[in-house]
Amino acid sequence: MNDRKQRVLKIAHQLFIEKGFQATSIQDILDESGISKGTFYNYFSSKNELLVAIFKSNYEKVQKERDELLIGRDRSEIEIFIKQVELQMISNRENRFISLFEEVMASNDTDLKRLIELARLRNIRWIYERFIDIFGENKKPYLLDSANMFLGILRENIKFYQLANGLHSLNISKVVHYSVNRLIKMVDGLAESGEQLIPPERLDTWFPAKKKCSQAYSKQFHQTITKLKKAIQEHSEHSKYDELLDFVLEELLDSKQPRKFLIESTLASLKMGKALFEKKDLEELDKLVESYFIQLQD
Amino acid sequence: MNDRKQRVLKIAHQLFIEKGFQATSIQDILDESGISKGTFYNYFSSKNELLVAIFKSNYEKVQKERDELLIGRDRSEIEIFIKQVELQMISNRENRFISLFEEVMASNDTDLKRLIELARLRNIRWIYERFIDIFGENKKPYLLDSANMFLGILRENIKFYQLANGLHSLNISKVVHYSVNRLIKMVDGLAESGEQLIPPERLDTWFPAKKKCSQAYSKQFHQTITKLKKAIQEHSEHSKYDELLDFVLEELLDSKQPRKFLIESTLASLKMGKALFEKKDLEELDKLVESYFIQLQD
DNA sequence: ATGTTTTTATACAGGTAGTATAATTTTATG
DNA sequence: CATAAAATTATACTACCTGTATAAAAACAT
Repeated sequence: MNDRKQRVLKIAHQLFIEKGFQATSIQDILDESGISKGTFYNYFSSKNELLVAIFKSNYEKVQKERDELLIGRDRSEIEIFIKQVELQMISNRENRFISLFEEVMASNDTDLKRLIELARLRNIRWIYERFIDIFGENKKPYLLDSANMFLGILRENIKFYQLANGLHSLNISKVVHYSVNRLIKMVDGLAESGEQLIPPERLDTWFPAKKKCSQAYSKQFHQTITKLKKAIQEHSEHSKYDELLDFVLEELLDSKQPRKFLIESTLASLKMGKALFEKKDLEELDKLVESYFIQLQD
Repeated sequence: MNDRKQRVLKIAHQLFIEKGFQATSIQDILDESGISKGTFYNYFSSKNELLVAIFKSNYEKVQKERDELLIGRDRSEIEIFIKQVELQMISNRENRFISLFEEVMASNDTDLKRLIELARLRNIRWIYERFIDIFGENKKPYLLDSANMFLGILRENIKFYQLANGLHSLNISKVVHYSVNRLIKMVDGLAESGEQLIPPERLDTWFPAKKKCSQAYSKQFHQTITKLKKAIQEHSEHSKYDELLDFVLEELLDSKQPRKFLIESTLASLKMGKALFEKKDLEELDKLVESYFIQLQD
């Protein structure tokens, strides 16, 4: 993305944060960024598209930061999960994403609404999978409901806390800890009573690309790649390899048809730095990728 | 309110339900109801004012129905609370209030936003007070937090259930029961750990009219009036007396400066039907009103 | 230096909420 | 019934919005 375009994006985001999405007119953006209307519509096909661009650029950034917190840590440690949630909440607050989301959901742009809805679902799915890490496979039937209710509890607590103590005194860490403590009790209670509202299998209908067998692979990929990342995290060129590893993970798990040759070429690049990695980890990744593609053909 | 005006209100509400608030233009309302623009702005000073009128007329109706469910019942029975919540959820769904609320909160009308926020707070307060009935005074410190989180859980569960099973298959009763079961465990857990996010005293700063001592009275008024209502609920003229009793309750508890003489005159009217009531109940109400006004002067 | 792309300024179309006003109809009242 | 008052209508208008169209100017690339 063009530097100029990026600048417009940033200025528009700032205006949205200050005045809200609807209340910011395109003219405001033109005045503030000093471009003409023609240029604006050359960059973005509509005001909504601009908002999508803002969402996407931040979403990816936060998701990456959040996943990096897991490097070299035990996935079942709840404190890491708490840190990850805090990170997202802080980002939401800084970017005023929650109010912007709400504005969009109240609007009439179907595409935009679907995008937000999808992001919400992906977030629930991510929390659900983290809950499996934390609470164990045997609690699985209750963890999708728990993920959903956890988000509800967290959201209302943040809102209420802000209302009670003023907008700027929000102690995110306190609220997140409190909410997680409610969650833990809730999972216990659900396992006791066996009640279920929405079976986790429903996720498959929303994310058909993420098939059942893929979920097992997903965990193994994460583990292996985390091991590799950990091995090089102190190395001066680690960010280069991080990039390659992130790409492999994303292409494997998030695209409907992972491009096999592309992944193999990336793996080859990784082997350039094989002095840095444990040999067995690289081999493990190789084997995983191979069997993953075989499994995909069925 | 004028019949014609009422008709416009209804048609507009229907359009809002079908198309949403923003997507319904004033022209749509004019076309559908066959009035002219001049008349519209004679009735409502703006589109937002129209929405406020719609909210208010329904809000009062539902609140009344909800309180009537308590007549002749034990306030601590949780099944009554569940019925009350179901009633509100059904009304919200029929009137599409939740999406309309969200649209308003996303808009820039400060007054309208404050109105919705106040309604939300009043709802939380009502739930909090019902929780005191149900869980007992000793759980009080945790019940405001619980009320807030309960609303969050309920809301997310309803949304998620609709998403998973289709919009029209929503089994409200099932979702409410499920959510209430979560709540019960949560209150237990909170009492065990002693954690608190927002102390219930904070309610006093939001509703200064509702002083501490008033809260004790509130309960007593409710109890006595419920007893009176119960005594006449089979009588042919019960609705007339219901009206008088409702008025007394509202004037006492919801207005900042209850009109003493007006209440006394209403009590006198009630005594016209003293054959129907238990004498001691009427006397109890008299005494309560008297001491309430004395207390108000301090 | 020339051709291509980007940017600008400006006018325009079609939509919105709300105002203003004169003419007409309905309603209330003597 | 007649007349005054109030409510309603049709219509034109302001001011704003998003998004399109276009010709001229500027920036860039080969």
